[in-house]
Amino acid sequence: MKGKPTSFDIAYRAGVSQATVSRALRGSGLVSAETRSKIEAIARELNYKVDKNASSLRRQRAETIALLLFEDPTSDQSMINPFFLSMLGSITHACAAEGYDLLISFQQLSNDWHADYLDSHKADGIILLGYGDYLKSRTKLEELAAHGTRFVRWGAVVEGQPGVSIGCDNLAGGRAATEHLLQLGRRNIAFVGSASANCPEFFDRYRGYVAALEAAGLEVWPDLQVDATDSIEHVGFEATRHMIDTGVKFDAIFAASDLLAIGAIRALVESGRRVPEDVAVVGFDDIPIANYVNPPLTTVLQDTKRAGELLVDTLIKLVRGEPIGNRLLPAQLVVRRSCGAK
Amino acid sequence: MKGKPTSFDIAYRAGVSQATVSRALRGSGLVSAETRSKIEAIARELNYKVDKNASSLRRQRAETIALLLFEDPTSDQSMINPFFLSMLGSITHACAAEGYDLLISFQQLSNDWHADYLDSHKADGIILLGYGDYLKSRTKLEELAAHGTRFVRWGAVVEGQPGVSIGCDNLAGGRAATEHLLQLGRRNIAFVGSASANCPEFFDRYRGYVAALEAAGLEVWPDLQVDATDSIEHVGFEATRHMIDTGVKFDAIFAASDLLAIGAIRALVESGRRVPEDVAVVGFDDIPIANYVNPPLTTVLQDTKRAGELLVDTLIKLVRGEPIGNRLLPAQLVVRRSCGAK
DNA sequence: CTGAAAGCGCTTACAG
DNA sequence: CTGAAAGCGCTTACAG
Repeated sequence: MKGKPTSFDIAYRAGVSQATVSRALRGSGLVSAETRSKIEAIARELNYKVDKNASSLRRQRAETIALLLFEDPTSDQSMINPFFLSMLGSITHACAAEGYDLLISFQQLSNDWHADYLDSHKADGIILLGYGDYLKSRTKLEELAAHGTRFVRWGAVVEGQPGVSIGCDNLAGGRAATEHLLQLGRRNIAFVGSASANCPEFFDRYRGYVAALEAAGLEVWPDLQVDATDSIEHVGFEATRHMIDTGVKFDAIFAASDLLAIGAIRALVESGRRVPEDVAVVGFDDIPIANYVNPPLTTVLQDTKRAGELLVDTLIKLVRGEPIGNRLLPAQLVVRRSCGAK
Repeated sequence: MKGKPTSFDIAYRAGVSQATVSRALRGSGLVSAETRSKIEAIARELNYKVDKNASSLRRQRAETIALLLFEDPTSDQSMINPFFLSMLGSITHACAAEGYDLLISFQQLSNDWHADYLDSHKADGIILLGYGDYLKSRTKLEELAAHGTRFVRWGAVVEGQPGVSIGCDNLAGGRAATEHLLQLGRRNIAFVGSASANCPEFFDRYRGYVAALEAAGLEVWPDLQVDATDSIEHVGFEATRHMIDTGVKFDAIFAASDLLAIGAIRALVESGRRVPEDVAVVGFDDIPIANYVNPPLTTVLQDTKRAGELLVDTLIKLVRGEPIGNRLLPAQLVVRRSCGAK
């Protein structure tokens, strides 16, 4: 026997038909215990593994999930948002736990490799990560849904969206972050991040911010909201510089992401303000870096482990045709030193 | 036509045989330009994609690479070493550029899923990441090599190792880091990291450290080397605490990784020493966090982008049967503030 | 519980 | 340059 053994080799040695080998190895009930264990022993001995291509071709399912990470072509591709990276870790674990293989790829919105993964039967379903800008992605998502593609995306959970979405409770998270600042006595709280429906996740965080201010009887000043659509440190830096330059008065910043918050802190420090004494800062995401910056960043934790599990679980249900809908994960405030709490 | 179109559907519409469709779509020269463009147009129109399973089964190659990340089962699995994460990013890009799909999975050394990927024809070759402890992994690597498995690993490049390895010039990097500290006037430089052949990467960095000291005419004190085999912050913290507790005199630390260095800094600060005034610190890797800690960490950059490309390129050559050997990437000192250089 | 047979959707040597 | 045919290695309905 040259090359990799096939089910025929096992069958020959076991003195049974190839069909029986296939049944035994797939765990079919239609095989006697004796035959099964003989076959299993021989398979182990010969180091036999079922050919995935043949099996997938015949069964018309790949037992594989594709994870597509969308990256902004304009930004430096070497720096992937750490938040997605940790999501990737948990998705990988969750897939393994479910017995699915995981294919990963970076994509640009402009390409249409999405369908490629399913049309070519490489994967049974797709997980979409990094679709921040809803305006740009909406058409794509609608195409996918119309095309019958099975996919789940991580992002804002909004009514009437195409496909199934899983996201974190950005509204509650934004509210908790803002309330924390209010409790610490801050009154002029700025929001660094987009406040438009184009970026639904940021927008929900903004709405949480507004809700907290209003509940405290404070006014929402337009000057205290600075646009920042991309979660990149540099953008947070520029946005904060802009506020400083225009002379807006503020004693706290709620940034829509940790990377934005880190840029904000740098801008503050460079302009001679102390964090948290002069300006308190809260971020969002709780990326690993948040715990190491100076001062350690108070932020809102998105549970990436749970998120990965939910994403995989939902997609598998979708693939199996089980009914499943959007899901929302709780957001949790993590208090560190950038706000000056105790 | 119900379901996904096949090459027969295309053939029917184009009025040619299915074989011709296959040739045209694979870019064979044995098709007239006219026929080819007609077929391509129809394929595009029907959204046809070659079935990867059928194609791989027939061609006996998956055009897929498996990336296996080894993680320590004892450590918290949620925190993957950021260095490997950025490697993962560059490997993903490199695979896409070469037209290969990328399968990823975390593995524990104890399992034998390695061969699984090849025996089941899921992938044509394997990239191994995270094999720090050579003692534990050696047997496995030898099995793989004996089994004819095509694989490349990232790690120390040592003569007589099974398989092909790609790594960074740890010796030169360790030397550069130590020389930098010497130039800044430090004389009692500690090494935090393993100095044993079990961890060949750390060992090479240690040898670079020794070489620099000896070139400067300094003695190598055993007290100034503290074992730390895992690249985890906590381990660096404990190792440094140990040195402080035992009263060893030192004015600089060269840590074998950034995570160790970060733990070292925390231990120093907690014991009331200033970094860099009292103790200068250099790390190794240049993970993203390095630039954000306080003070920003001077470290040795491993070019993960280049590394990913090389890993993929080498593996593909291996799969194609082209001759290829180990390769070494340069290490580059990145000066930040943790050493006090202007 | 087992076997013979069909077929998943391609690729490619062979013949023309 | 094109077609008919074999075959990659499985899974599963069908018959017993």
